[in-house]
Amino acid sequence: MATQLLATLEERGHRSTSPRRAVVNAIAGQNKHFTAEQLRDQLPGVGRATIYRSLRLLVESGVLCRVLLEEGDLHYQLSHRGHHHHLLCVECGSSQDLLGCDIEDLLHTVSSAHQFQLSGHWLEVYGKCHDCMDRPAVPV
Amino acid sequence: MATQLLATLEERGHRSTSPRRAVVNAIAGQNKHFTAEQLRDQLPGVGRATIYRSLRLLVESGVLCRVLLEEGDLHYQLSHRGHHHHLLCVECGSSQDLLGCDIEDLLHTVSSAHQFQLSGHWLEVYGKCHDCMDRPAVPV
DNA sequence: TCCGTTAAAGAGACTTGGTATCATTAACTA
DNA sequence: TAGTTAATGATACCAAGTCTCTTTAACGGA
Repeated sequence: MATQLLATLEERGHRSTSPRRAVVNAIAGQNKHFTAEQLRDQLPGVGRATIYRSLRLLVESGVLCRVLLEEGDLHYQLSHRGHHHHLLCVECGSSQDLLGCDIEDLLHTVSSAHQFQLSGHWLEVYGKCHDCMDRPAVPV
Repeated sequence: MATQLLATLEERGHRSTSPRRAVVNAIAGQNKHFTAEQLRDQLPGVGRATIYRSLRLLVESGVLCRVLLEEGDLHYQLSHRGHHHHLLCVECGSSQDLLGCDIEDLLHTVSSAHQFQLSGHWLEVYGKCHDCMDRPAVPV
């Protein structure tokens, strides 16, 4: 996984440096969405600017995407390339990708009814994943 | 409009103070989504904290809602109460509300296919409004 | 219509999340 | 293996928003 990410960066002409490898490894080991600050805690040896720069690079390369939490916070997570959406579990923070975005058609219909020329959309879906449905709510 | 907003606040037990009236008036005069800072520029006489407090109050009261721009910035705008989405014009910044959220059904189907128990979603739609379709793109 | 209670305001320090600058370091390539 | 240049890290800066605390003023009751 980490190797794949690095390869993507190299394809785009970016050097494989050791701080960058550290960031990419940390990201590859992440099983849910995360923030830049969480990454910073895991990588005390890597400069703050480097972490933000790497994140931006990975987002631009399409291997990392931003997810919007219900409260409006932006997190990051590994991404399928191309257009997709997330099923975000509000209990455990895990997320599943929703490939094949079927809502396009619906949106086109609705938009033209409003004389609106559709160019893009952002959708996040919140709920409980299979594992958390079976489990009683975690006490806070 | 402004009077309605104030009435809503009073119903909820909040006092009608003059800074608050100023904020509410400024919001009522807004024809597109806006940021807290834009409001601040319009209301140099009102303290920063007061503006943020008023915005929060109005969001909690459901008369103001947050909209997410394509780049990830959060803006505010007057809201129909209840669940709805926005058609946001990327040219002029205007927005239309999309009442009757037909995507619910679709999301339910997709979610259960993923063994996911839906609890909410966030959708923003971007494009060009009717007026901007007729107009050539505004040079930046 | 005045008074007391208490919500709200304002000033400004602080926090969070991120960017810009710039001298130094280390990847790559000729 | 040396030179070029991208990348790093330290740090200053910035933007958006919250917290604290003292002062002000709404407004309900006498």
